[in-house]
Amino acid sequence: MASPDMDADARESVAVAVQRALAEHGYERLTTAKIAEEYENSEAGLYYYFDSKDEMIAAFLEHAARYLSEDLLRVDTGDPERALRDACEFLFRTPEHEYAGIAVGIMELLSHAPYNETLREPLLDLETACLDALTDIVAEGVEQGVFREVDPRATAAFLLAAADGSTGIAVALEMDVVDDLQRGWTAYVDGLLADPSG
Amino acid sequence: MASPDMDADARESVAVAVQRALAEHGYERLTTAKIAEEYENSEAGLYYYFDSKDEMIAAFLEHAARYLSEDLLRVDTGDPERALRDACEFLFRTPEHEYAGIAVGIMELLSHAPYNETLREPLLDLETACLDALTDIVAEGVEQGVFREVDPRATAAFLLAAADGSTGIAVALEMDVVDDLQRGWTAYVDGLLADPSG
DNA sequence: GTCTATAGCTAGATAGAC
DNA sequence: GTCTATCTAGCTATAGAC
Repeated sequence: MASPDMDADARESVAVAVQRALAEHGYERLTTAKIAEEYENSEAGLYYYFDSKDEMIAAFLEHAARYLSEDLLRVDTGDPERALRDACEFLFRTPEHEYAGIAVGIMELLSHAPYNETLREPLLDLETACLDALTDIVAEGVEQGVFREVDPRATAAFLLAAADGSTGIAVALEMDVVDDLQRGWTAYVDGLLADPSG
Repeated sequence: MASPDMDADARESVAVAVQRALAEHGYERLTTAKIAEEYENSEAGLYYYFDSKDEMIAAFLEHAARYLSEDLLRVDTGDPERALRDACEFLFRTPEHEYAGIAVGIMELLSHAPYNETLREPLLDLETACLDALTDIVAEGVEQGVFREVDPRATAAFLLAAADGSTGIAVALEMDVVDDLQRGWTAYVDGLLADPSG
């Protein structure tokens, strides 16, 4: 293996192909043929780097986890309130959101986790990354006295659950609740403030 | 058609068969053969009452919507706080809950809604039934002065999203966040009270 | 490393006997 | 109405040429 990086690059481009195919067709209709359509090479070529379809999906999940934790949930420790509102703006996705299709795909995979050993761990890693990032933001806010003395982990878990659920009802189902949800989480974050007049 | 009720009964028992098979295998691995395993008759027999597998699933969703709105989210107008806590106890299911497997199945179907025309409407009806029931409870509480002057629909939408999302986080992944979620929604409901000492 | 071709399987749905 | 048998399509994964 002269260049392990070439393999890593190839696996990365398969992960992106899975992402595109998943956003377009959904997990239940995701086939290796559809992944290959979004890939530069043929369907058989996928199996040079992966032993199974599930491993290709796992590679996508690891890719998504990196994207989420590295780029989108970085804590601005200087301003926990701003950081939490920014995180909510991102996590409570609207159907127009660039990332919306991917979020629905992840949700579909998540709901299939009980029946799929291969995907369970990468999914756990992804959700844990989000939960930890939110917990850090809330904990920092409590420490600085910006937020009330709430339980950071309970607060983060409740917010993450609400965000995940909003993907299902507002994005996947296109239920007319986008404005209601926005008022809902805004009021929730307002209620966390130590000084409500703030 | 001498007896339309017989047809209704047969369709109902298919709905129950779908429910059992869905809880056991998940949507992605749900087959008509597995539905038939939970059904009193053969696989071909399913097609006497339904034209397709999707229609069988739709029948299950209508069955679940009736169950939810008729039996489990009835408003006790005398005690909105109690009604809301009871609804939350049910909606934020723990993995041990009898209904947990069904909730995961519904979540899986929900996330596939963008790609499945047949299932979208029954899913919308189901979620709407939950949202309306929660909205009624909150509105009643505000009217009685038990809750603060919150926006009933925004509050209900936020709670429903959190409950839906908790299914994925807690049940599907079996993450160690069930207790965190419980504290999260309890604190949220506490925060709705007009008289926190209540 | 990447391809075409295809093996091997399983799914949803139907035919036709009873 | 319900059955057994089966058709057809589409899937994952592999074989073997290049």
